[in-house]
Amino acid sequence: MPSPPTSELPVLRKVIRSSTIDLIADQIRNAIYSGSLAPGQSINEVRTAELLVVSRPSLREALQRLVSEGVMTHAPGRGVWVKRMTSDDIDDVYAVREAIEAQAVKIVIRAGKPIARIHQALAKLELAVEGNTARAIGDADLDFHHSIVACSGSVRLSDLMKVSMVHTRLLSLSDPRGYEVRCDLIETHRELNEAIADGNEARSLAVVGRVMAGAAARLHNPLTEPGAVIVRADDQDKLVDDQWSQLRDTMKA
Amino acid sequence: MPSPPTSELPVLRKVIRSSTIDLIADQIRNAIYSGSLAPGQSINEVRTAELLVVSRPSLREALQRLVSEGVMTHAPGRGVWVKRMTSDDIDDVYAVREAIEAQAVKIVIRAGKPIARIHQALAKLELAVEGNTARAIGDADLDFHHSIVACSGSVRLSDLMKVSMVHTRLLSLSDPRGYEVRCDLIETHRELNEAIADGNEARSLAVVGRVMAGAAARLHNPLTEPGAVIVRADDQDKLVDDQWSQLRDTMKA
DNA sequence: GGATGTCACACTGTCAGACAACGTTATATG
DNA sequence: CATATAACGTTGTCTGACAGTGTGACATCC
Repeated sequence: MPSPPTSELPVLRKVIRSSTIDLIADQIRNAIYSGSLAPGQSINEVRTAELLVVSRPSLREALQRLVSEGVMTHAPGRGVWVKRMTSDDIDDVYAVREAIEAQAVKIVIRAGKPIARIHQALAKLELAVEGNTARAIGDADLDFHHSIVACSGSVRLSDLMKVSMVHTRLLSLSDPRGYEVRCDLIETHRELNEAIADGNEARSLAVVGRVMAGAAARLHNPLTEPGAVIVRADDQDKLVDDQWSQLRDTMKA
Repeated sequence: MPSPPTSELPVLRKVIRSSTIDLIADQIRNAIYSGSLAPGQSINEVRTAELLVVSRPSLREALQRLVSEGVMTHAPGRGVWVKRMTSDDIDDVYAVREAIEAQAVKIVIRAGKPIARIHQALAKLELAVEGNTARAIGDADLDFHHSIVACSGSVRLSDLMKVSMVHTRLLSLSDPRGYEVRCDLIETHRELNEAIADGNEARSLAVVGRVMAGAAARLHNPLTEPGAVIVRADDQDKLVDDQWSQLRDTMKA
């Protein structure tokens, strides 16, 4: 639908055709993020290609993108599979996330960037926590963190954050104990939101550090933590997006 | 040659065969880093493939890696070319670098990691500055920064640093005024080295911030800065590595 | 029985060739 | 001179092919 008429001439925005490879990579990345493609799951090139209705070369090009994002692993002769995270990866991923988010917070505060988007993300997170569905909470959590980085206005930080989100998700999904989320995360997030709104850099950075350390600790040692309300994702958390579940079945064979 | 006998049994290290795509990507990345492939230079797939003696599909797969690293740009129908940085990219790249290096510094200091490698890198930098060759100084500069991140022990931070190094180099090479380096950078680097050795986190972070801000400012406005000793890279700075210069000629045609 | 060897199958790695769609440049046309 | 047209070079994508490699089942051997 056309936007309402204004006094200005309609602004023509640059047309961006995304390449097929982008689209393929997005599909697979989404499938991973949503859990349809589990860590360790290997990609059968022929079957996957015909499932996506692209040729094998196109698929392979897309897979290379994901490999360099660190979302998939490649070994010559054995092909490509969804990266399976180990405990070694936990601190590493969160070190990167702290780097990104701390820097984003600094930029947002020092440059006085608008932060409406962060508030919105927090609101959605609060809503998700009500819903009590692990996956939804996880999504909203990561979206909240991404909103901070997005507000910084740095495209590179934002891009890095996007892949770090997938990495984070892979950490959870690689955990043999299953995907789980702590409900009390909402308090820290409120605090972070508040600290940013106050322009309190030191406090914001401290909270970021605390959030990261907490998340890493929880993954290292999830159940011994006292007083943590835990929402565990069970099978009722539906992951059925389109053909991908069927793809997973096909690939099991 | 077999290593000298020790009291221990010889340790068998995992064999890592790097894939062809890795090798191709490395070649091109190096060519860019060394300046043989200039920003804006487009890649002719057929010619480049036969120069590297690989097939077009293999080359294309490797190019996708570089695209997702942000080192090359892709537009459907127009192929792939070396990313040309603009002034908008300057702050963005340095924001990422500050994020990475600040985090690395924190880890190094807090975990008390060994920092011999940083000292070595500093020594090499001092040597390079003597030599007064812009490219050598630039290399040593970036190596010094990378050494810090390497000491952190985080593979992800280190990987990110590697691509940020190429980005940084691309910033310089994209500058129409030509590649140049300030000689007085050595003092700040000594200071950083010292602050890290002292385990002084606050000071280290401050220096990192200052270095980044300074570098960005210099790129924004290189010649108006007073009192700066400048080494300008001229044609005597040889960039001739193997076939790549010839490749560049071929691609001009 | 556990380790080792053998074989067949499935898949990846890599390539050549092909062709349509697209971009770009040179040329013609009004 | 601006605009259409034609010609050429390149990319995007696909098919088909085949050798090299990984994998699992099965046979064998101490």
